Amino acid sequence: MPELPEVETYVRELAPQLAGSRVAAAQVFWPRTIAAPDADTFAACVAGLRFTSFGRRGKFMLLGMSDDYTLIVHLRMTGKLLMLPGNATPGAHTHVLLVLDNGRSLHYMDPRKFGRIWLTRRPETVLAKLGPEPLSDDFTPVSLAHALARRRAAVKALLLDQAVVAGVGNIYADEALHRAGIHPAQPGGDLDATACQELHAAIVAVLTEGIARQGSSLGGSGLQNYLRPGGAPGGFQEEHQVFRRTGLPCPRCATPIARMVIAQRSTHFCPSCQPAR
DNA sequence: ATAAGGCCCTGACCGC
DNA sequence: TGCGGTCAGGGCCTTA
Repeated sequence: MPELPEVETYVRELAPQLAGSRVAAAQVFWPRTIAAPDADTFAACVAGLRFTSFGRRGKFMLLGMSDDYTLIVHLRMTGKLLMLPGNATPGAHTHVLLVLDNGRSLHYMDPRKFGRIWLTRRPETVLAKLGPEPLSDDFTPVSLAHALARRRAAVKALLLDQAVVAGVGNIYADEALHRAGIHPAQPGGDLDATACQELHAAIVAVLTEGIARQGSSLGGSGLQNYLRPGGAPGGFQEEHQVFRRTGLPCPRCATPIARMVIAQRSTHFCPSCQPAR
Protein backbone atom coordinates (compact mmCIF):
# COMPACT_ATOMS: atom_id res chain seq x y z
CA MET A 1 0.00 0.00 0.00
CA PRO A 2 1.42 3.37 -0.89
CA GLU A 3 2.42 5.29 2.21
CA LEU A 4 4.72 8.28 2.60
CA PRO A 5 7.90 6.65 1.17
CA GLU A 6 6.03 5.23 -1.79
CA VAL A 7 4.35 8.56 -2.57
CA GLU A 8 7.66 10.39 -2.17
CA THR A 9 9.22 7.95 -4.64
CA TYR A 10 6.39 8.62 -7.07
CA VAL A 11 6.88 12.36 -6.88
CA ARG A 12 10.64 12.13 -7.34
CA GLU A 13 10.38 9.81 -10.33
CA LEU A 14 7.46 11.57 -12.01
CA ALA A 15 8.88 15.08 -11.71
CA PRO A 16 11.56 14.84 -14.43
CA GLN A 17 9.18 12.97 -16.72
CA LEU A 18 6.28 15.38 -16.37
CA ALA A 19 8.02 18.73 -15.93
CA GLY A 20 6.97 21.19 -18.57
CA SER A 21 4.62 18.84 -20.38
CA ARG A 22 1.07 19.85 -21.16
CA VAL A 23 -2.10 17.80 -20.96
CA ALA A 24 -3.36 17.43 -24.53
CA ALA A 25 -6.49 15.44 -23.68
CA ALA A 26 -8.12 13.87 -20.63
CA GLN A 27 -10.56 11.01 -20.19
CA VAL A 28 -12.28 9.76 -17.04
CA PHE A 29 -13.53 6.17 -17.13
CA TRP A 30 -14.61 5.86 -13.48
CA PRO A 31 -16.18 9.15 -12.36
CA ARG A 32 -15.95 8.42 -8.64
CA THR A 33 -12.17 8.56 -8.88
CA ILE A 34 -12.50 12.33 -9.33
CA ALA A 35 -13.26 13.75 -5.90
CA ALA A 36 -13.60 17.33 -7.16
CA PRO A 37 -14.80 18.92 -9.34
CA ASP A 38 -17.23 16.55 -11.07
CA ALA A 39 -15.64 14.24 -13.64
CA ASP A 40 -16.81 16.13 -16.74
CA THR A 41 -15.61 19.45 -15.40
CA PHE A 42 -12.32 17.86 -14.40
CA ALA A 43 -11.66 16.49 -17.89
CA ALA A 44 -12.51 19.79 -19.54
CA CYS A 45 -10.52 21.83 -17.06
CA VAL A 46 -7.30 19.80 -16.89
CA ALA A 47 -6.89 19.69 -20.66
CA GLY A 48 -4.42 22.37 -21.71
CA LEU A 49 -2.77 22.75 -18.30
CA ARG A 50 0.99 22.35 -17.92
CA PHE A 51 2.81 20.56 -15.08
CA THR A 52 4.89 23.11 -13.20
CA SER A 53 5.86 21.75 -9.76
CA PHE A 54 5.94 18.53 -7.78
CA GLY A 55 5.40 17.97 -4.09
CA ARG A 56 3.89 15.77 -1.43
CA ARG A 57 1.97 16.17 1.82
CA GLY A 58 1.45 13.01 3.84
CA LYS A 59 0.23 10.43 1.32
CA PHE A 60 -1.11 13.11 -1.05
CA MET A 61 0.79 13.76 -4.27
CA LEU A 62 0.72 17.46 -5.19
CA LEU A 63 1.24 18.12 -8.88
CA GLY A 64 1.32 21.86 -9.44
CA MET A 65 -0.15 23.00 -12.76
CA SER A 66 -0.45 26.19 -14.74
CA ASP A 67 -3.25 28.66 -14.07
CA ASP A 68 -2.66 28.16 -10.32
CA TYR A 69 -4.20 24.68 -10.24
CA THR A 70 -2.97 21.72 -8.22
CA LEU A 71 -3.66 18.16 -9.29
CA ILE A 72 -3.86 16.18 -6.04
CA VAL A 73 -3.62 12.39 -6.24
CA HIS A 74 -4.18 9.96 -3.36
CA LEU A 75 -3.40 6.36 -4.32
CA ARG A 76 -5.11 4.81 -1.26
CA MET A 77 -4.69 1.03 -1.47
CA THR A 78 -3.96 0.01 -5.02
CA GLY A 79 -3.67 3.18 -7.06
CA LYS A 80 -0.80 3.54 -9.52
CA LEU A 81 0.34 6.26 -11.89
CA LEU A 82 2.19 4.89 -14.87
CA MET A 83 3.95 6.78 -17.66
CA LEU A 84 3.22 4.95 -20.90
CA PRO A 85 3.55 5.71 -24.62
CA GLY A 86 1.08 8.28 -25.83
CA ASN A 87 -0.88 5.77 -27.87
CA ALA A 88 -1.06 3.13 -25.10
CA THR A 89 -4.54 1.64 -24.83
CA PRO A 90 -6.08 2.20 -21.39
CA GLY A 91 -6.39 -1.09 -19.50
CA ALA A 92 -9.36 -2.41 -17.56
CA HIS A 93 -8.13 -0.69 -14.40
CA THR A 94 -7.25 2.65 -15.97
CA HIS A 95 -9.78 5.08 -14.56
CA VAL A 96 -8.21 8.38 -15.62
CA LEU A 97 -6.07 9.00 -18.68
CA LEU A 98 -4.04 12.12 -19.36
CA VAL A 99 -2.53 12.23 -22.84
CA LEU A 100 0.46 14.55 -22.80
CA ASP A 101 1.97 16.74 -25.50
CA ASN A 102 5.37 15.02 -25.19
CA GLY A 103 4.35 11.76 -26.84
CA ARG A 104 3.52 9.98 -23.60
CA SER A 105 0.47 9.45 -21.41
CA LEU A 106 -0.16 9.29 -17.70
CA HIS A 107 -2.47 6.42 -16.68
CA TYR A 108 -4.16 6.39 -13.27
CA MET A 109 -4.84 2.70 -12.59
CA ASP A 110 -6.54 1.31 -9.50
CA PRO A 111 -8.15 -2.17 -9.25
CA ARG A 112 -9.86 -1.40 -5.91
CA LYS A 113 -11.03 2.05 -7.03
CA PHE A 114 -10.34 3.57 -3.62
CA GLY A 115 -7.96 6.26 -4.88
CA ARG A 116 -9.08 9.85 -5.40
CA ILE A 117 -7.98 12.78 -7.57
CA TRP A 118 -8.73 16.47 -7.08
CA LEU A 119 -8.12 19.45 -9.35
CA THR A 120 -8.25 22.58 -7.26
CA ARG A 121 -6.89 26.06 -6.75
CA ARG A 122 -7.22 25.59 -3.01
CA PRO A 123 -5.17 22.49 -2.13
CA GLU A 124 -5.10 23.50 1.52
CA THR A 125 -8.80 22.69 1.80
CA VAL A 126 -8.09 19.08 0.83
CA LEU A 127 -5.14 18.84 3.22
CA ALA A 128 -6.68 20.72 6.14
CA LYS A 129 -6.99 17.80 8.56
CA LEU A 130 -3.44 16.49 8.22
CA GLY A 131 -1.11 16.48 11.20
CA PRO A 132 2.60 17.34 11.08
CA GLU A 133 4.78 16.22 8.22
CA PRO A 134 6.96 13.55 9.85
CA LEU A 135 10.23 14.44 8.11
CA SER A 136 9.89 18.15 8.86
CA ASP A 137 10.76 20.21 11.92
CA ASP A 138 7.05 20.33 12.79
CA PHE A 139 7.22 16.72 13.97
CA THR A 140 9.06 16.39 17.27
CA PRO A 141 8.98 14.05 20.29
CA VAL A 142 7.03 16.75 22.12
CA SER A 143 4.47 17.22 19.34
CA LEU A 144 3.98 13.45 19.19
CA ALA A 145 3.56 13.23 22.96
CA HIS A 146 1.01 16.01 22.80
CA ALA A 147 -0.97 14.23 20.07
CA LEU A 148 -1.02 10.97 22.08
CA ALA A 149 -1.71 12.51 25.48
CA ARG A 150 -4.86 11.27 27.22
CA ARG A 151 -5.82 9.14 24.23
CA ARG A 152 -7.16 5.70 25.16
CA ALA A 153 -7.03 4.22 21.65
CA ALA A 154 -4.23 1.82 20.77
CA VAL A 155 -1.04 3.61 19.76
CA LYS A 156 -1.12 1.67 16.48
CA ALA A 157 -4.57 3.07 15.70
CA LEU A 158 -3.36 6.57 16.52
CA LEU A 159 -0.37 6.26 14.19
CA LEU A 160 -2.82 5.46 11.39
CA ASP A 161 -4.74 8.67 12.20
CA GLN A 162 -3.45 11.20 9.68
CA ALA A 163 -4.21 14.02 12.12
CA VAL A 164 -1.62 12.62 14.55
CA VAL A 165 1.14 12.35 11.97
CA ALA A 166 0.72 12.54 8.20
CA GLY A 167 1.84 9.76 5.90
CA VAL A 168 2.20 6.73 8.18
CA GLY A 169 0.18 3.68 7.12
CA ASN A 170 -0.06 0.06 8.15
CA ILE A 171 3.42 -1.02 7.08
CA TYR A 172 5.43 1.81 8.60
CA ALA A 173 3.30 1.92 11.77
CA ASP A 174 4.11 -1.73 12.51
CA GLU A 175 7.78 -1.29 11.63
CA ALA A 176 8.13 1.86 13.73
CA LEU A 177 6.48 0.30 16.79
CA HIS A 178 8.78 -2.71 16.53
CA ARG A 179 11.83 -0.51 16.22
CA ALA A 180 10.71 1.47 19.27
CA GLY A 181 9.88 -1.67 21.28
CA ILE A 182 6.30 -0.57 21.92
CA HIS A 183 3.33 -2.93 21.98
CA PRO A 184 0.84 -1.84 19.29
CA ALA A 185 -2.20 -2.21 21.57
CA GLN A 186 -0.82 0.02 24.30
CA PRO A 187 -3.05 3.07 24.77
CA GLY A 188 -1.38 6.13 23.23
CA GLY A 189 -1.83 8.15 26.38
CA ASP A 190 0.18 5.60 28.39
CA LEU A 191 3.42 6.34 26.54
CA ASP A 192 5.83 8.30 28.70
CA ALA A 193 8.24 10.93 27.39
CA THR A 194 10.97 8.39 26.76
CA ALA A 195 8.65 6.12 24.78
CA CYS A 196 7.44 9.09 22.72
CA GLN A 197 11.03 10.04 21.99
CA GLU A 198 11.85 6.50 20.86
CA LEU A 199 8.69 6.25 18.79
CA HIS A 200 9.38 9.60 17.14
CA ALA A 201 12.92 8.51 16.23
CA ALA A 202 11.62 5.16 14.95
CA ILE A 203 9.00 6.79 12.70
CA VAL A 204 11.59 9.14 11.22
CA ALA A 205 14.03 6.26 10.72
CA VAL A 206 11.67 3.81 9.00
CA LEU A 207 10.26 6.51 6.70
CA THR A 208 13.73 7.74 5.80
CA GLU A 209 14.92 4.21 5.07
CA GLY A 210 11.74 3.49 3.15
CA ILE A 211 12.40 6.46 0.88
CA ALA A 212 16.03 5.38 0.43
CA ARG A 213 14.80 1.94 -0.67
CA GLN A 214 12.12 3.49 -2.93
CA GLY A 215 9.23 2.10 -0.94
CA SER A 216 7.80 -1.32 -0.12
CA SER A 217 6.36 -3.55 -2.85
CA LEU A 218 4.25 -6.44 -1.67
CA GLY A 219 3.29 -9.10 -4.16
CA GLY A 220 3.30 -12.84 -4.48
CA SER A 221 0.67 -13.86 -1.97
CA GLY A 222 -1.25 -10.60 -2.34
CA LEU A 223 -1.98 -7.83 -4.79
CA GLN A 224 1.05 -6.15 -6.27
CA ASN A 225 -0.24 -2.92 -4.84
CA TYR A 226 2.73 -0.62 -5.25
CA LEU A 227 4.96 -0.18 -8.26
CA ARG A 228 7.06 2.82 -9.19
CA PRO A 229 5.96 4.98 -12.17
CA GLY A 230 8.18 3.00 -14.53
CA GLY A 231 6.69 -0.27 -13.25
CA ALA A 232 9.66 -1.34 -11.09
CA PRO A 233 9.18 -2.46 -7.48
CA GLY A 234 10.67 -0.81 -4.41
CA GLY A 235 13.08 -2.57 -2.06
CA PHE A 236 12.07 -1.78 1.52
CA GLN A 237 10.01 -4.97 1.86
CA GLU A 238 13.37 -6.74 2.20
CA GLU A 239 13.99 -4.72 5.36
CA HIS A 240 10.63 -5.45 7.02
CA GLN A 241 11.15 -6.78 10.53
CA VAL A 242 7.54 -7.64 11.35
CA PHE A 243 5.10 -6.63 8.61
CA ARG A 244 3.45 -9.74 7.11
CA ARG A 245 6.01 -11.92 8.84
CA THR A 246 3.59 -13.72 11.16
CA GLY A 247 5.21 -16.85 12.61
CA LEU A 248 8.64 -16.01 11.23
CA PRO A 249 11.47 -15.29 13.69
CA CYS A 250 11.95 -11.73 14.90
CA PRO A 251 15.22 -10.55 13.32
CA ARG A 252 16.28 -9.15 16.67
CA CYS A 253 15.40 -11.96 19.11
CA ALA A 254 14.08 -14.90 17.02
CA THR A 255 10.71 -14.98 18.81
CA PRO A 256 7.94 -15.78 16.30
CA ILE A 257 6.19 -12.65 15.07
CA ALA A 258 2.58 -12.43 16.25
CA ARG A 259 -0.47 -10.96 14.52
CA MET A 260 -3.51 -9.19 15.94
CA VAL A 261 -6.19 -6.89 14.59
CA ILE A 262 -6.23 -3.25 15.70
CA ALA A 263 -8.58 -0.68 14.17
CA GLN A 264 -9.62 -3.35 11.63
CA ARG A 265 -6.02 -3.54 10.39
CA SER A 266 -3.61 -6.46 10.46
CA THR A 267 -0.99 -5.69 13.05
CA HIS A 268 2.33 -7.52 13.33
CA PHE A 269 4.65 -7.39 16.32
CA CYS A 270 7.23 -9.26 18.34
CA PRO A 271 5.76 -10.36 21.71
CA SER A 272 9.24 -10.33 23.22
CA CYS A 273 10.65 -7.05 21.88
CA GLN A 274 7.28 -5.30 22.26
CA PRO A 275 5.90 -6.51 25.58
CA ALA A 276 2.42 -5.52 26.76
CA ARG A 277 2.36 -3.45 29.93
C1' DA B 1 -14.10 15.12 21.71
C1' DT B 2 -13.09 10.36 21.23
C1' DA B 3 -13.62 5.61 19.80
C1' DA B 4 -15.60 2.00 17.17
C1' DG B 5 -17.79 0.03 13.25
C1' DG B 6 -19.59 0.17 8.37
C1' DC B 7 -18.72 1.25 3.71
C1' DC B 8 -16.53 1.46 -0.73
C1' DC B 9 -14.24 -2.18 -4.25
C1' DT B 10 -12.32 -6.42 -6.49
C1' DG B 11 -8.23 -9.71 -7.06
C1' DA B 12 -6.35 -13.44 -4.64
C1' DC B 13 -6.96 -17.31 -2.18
C1' DC B 14 -9.25 -21.32 0.07
C1' DG B 15 -12.21 -25.33 0.46
C1' DC B 16 -15.25 -28.37 -1.74
C1' DT C 1 -12.04 -27.04 -13.34
C1' DG C 2 -15.44 -24.23 -11.37
C1' DC C 3 -17.69 -21.81 -7.82
C1' DG C 4 -18.99 -19.45 -3.69
C1' DG C 5 -17.22 -17.40 0.45
C1' DT C 6 -13.73 -14.71 2.83
C1' DC C 7 -10.09 -11.36 3.29
C1' DA C 8 -7.49 -7.01 2.79
C1' DG C 9 -7.51 -2.09 3.87
C1' DG C 10 -7.25 4.27 3.76
C1' DG C 11 -10.16 7.53 4.59
C1' DC C 12 -14.71 9.12 5.33
C1' DC C 13 -19.09 8.72 7.47
C1' DT C 14 -22.30 7.43 11.09
C1' DT C 15 -23.23 6.00 15.67
C1' DA C 16 -22.68 5.84 20.69
